[in-house]
Amino acid sequence: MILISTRDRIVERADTLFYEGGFEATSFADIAEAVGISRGNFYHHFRTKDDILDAVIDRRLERTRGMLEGWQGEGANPRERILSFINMLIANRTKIMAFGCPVGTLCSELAKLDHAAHARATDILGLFRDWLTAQFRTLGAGDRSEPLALHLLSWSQGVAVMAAAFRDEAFIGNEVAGMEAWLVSLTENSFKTKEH
Amino acid sequence: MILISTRDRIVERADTLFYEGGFEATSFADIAEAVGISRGNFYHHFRTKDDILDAVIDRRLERTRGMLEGWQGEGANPRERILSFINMLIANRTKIMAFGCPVGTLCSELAKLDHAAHARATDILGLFRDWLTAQFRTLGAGDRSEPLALHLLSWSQGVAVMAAAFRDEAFIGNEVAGMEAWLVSLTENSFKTKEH
DNA sequence: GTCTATAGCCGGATAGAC
DNA sequence: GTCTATCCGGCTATAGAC
Repeated sequence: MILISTRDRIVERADTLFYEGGFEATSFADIAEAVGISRGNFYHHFRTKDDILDAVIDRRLERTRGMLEGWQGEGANPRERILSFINMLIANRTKIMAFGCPVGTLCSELAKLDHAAHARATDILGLFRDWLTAQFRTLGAGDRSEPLALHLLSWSQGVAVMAAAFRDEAFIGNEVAGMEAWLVSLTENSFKTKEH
Repeated sequence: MILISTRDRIVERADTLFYEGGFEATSFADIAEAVGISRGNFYHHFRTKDDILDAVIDRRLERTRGMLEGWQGEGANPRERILSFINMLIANRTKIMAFGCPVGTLCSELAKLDHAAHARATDILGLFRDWLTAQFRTLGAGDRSEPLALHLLSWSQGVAVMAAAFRDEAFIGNEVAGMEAWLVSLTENSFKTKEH
């Protein structure tokens, strides 16, 4: 039997609720109810709502690192690893069509709230950027590695926003196919051309 | 002297506040203070916060139609008109880096709130989609017109999300250059290839 | 049309018993 | 560690005077 600490359960449920309902709109009562504890007990684990947000971002940073390490081990080459990234859009399409990208939407919300945690939420995107940059560098993209990484990350963010707006699954499929074709064209051209 | 009704001033200020602070986080008091009226007076014009949101979306729909008509008149050809769309990212870059895209972020927020106005907010994106589709069709893109329109709209949404996260102006410039090159490659190939 | 005053609720946060 | 009870403030919304 696995015992999960109340603190961890709070962070786990808060993570989900922040994703599905937004940070601002999620109340202590919502989280307490989801965890199954009283509101008062809450403050034994976290002093403020911002502390929970910090813990949620920590959790996401940790899980993102784990996921990237997993892709690193599974993929035989950088192209396959990048495909693992792209495939996230397909694997998570149902939730993305309902709530968008967990990271992108959090960054957008925290930007508007002018929240101190905005920079740390952006660090999660930074993990993807750096990992993708490393993949493109291994592919031989040289100085273009980071712009290419940012472009693909940006592309996926756009697809997530549009998917949550139009709720169009076929659109996601089209764009993912476009990403894969783009990746093929990059490797075929061996990064000799400047445009994609 | 131009007289603007209190109602219009409420909608105008609410539009700005919803953009810069988010719908949920903006209170009646915030709007009343921005307009310079009392909270009580508010309910003479709008019964609920959702009514204000509806009016704000109406305003955005109207202004978007006006903007698209303007581009239609200014641009000598569809390529130039599409460039007007792309140029929005440059013209509004300061606000986009601070708050993201007004439409994309509103759709994302309303999706999480499971708000009834989500579909109408998406209609604003739909105006861009349909207008861009018409431009690509005039360019001779045929059946690919709508996918191309959705792709460009999606691309711009991704850039807005990333710009608001990383606050990187150079990134916006790179992506806009990429969009322009993509548009050139499309017209040069006269839509004979399937990939971009 | 605009105001003040206020109802009623819910938010985050605290104190203290067990 | 968990609970109940509670405070305070801000929120939406209403009533009614001017």
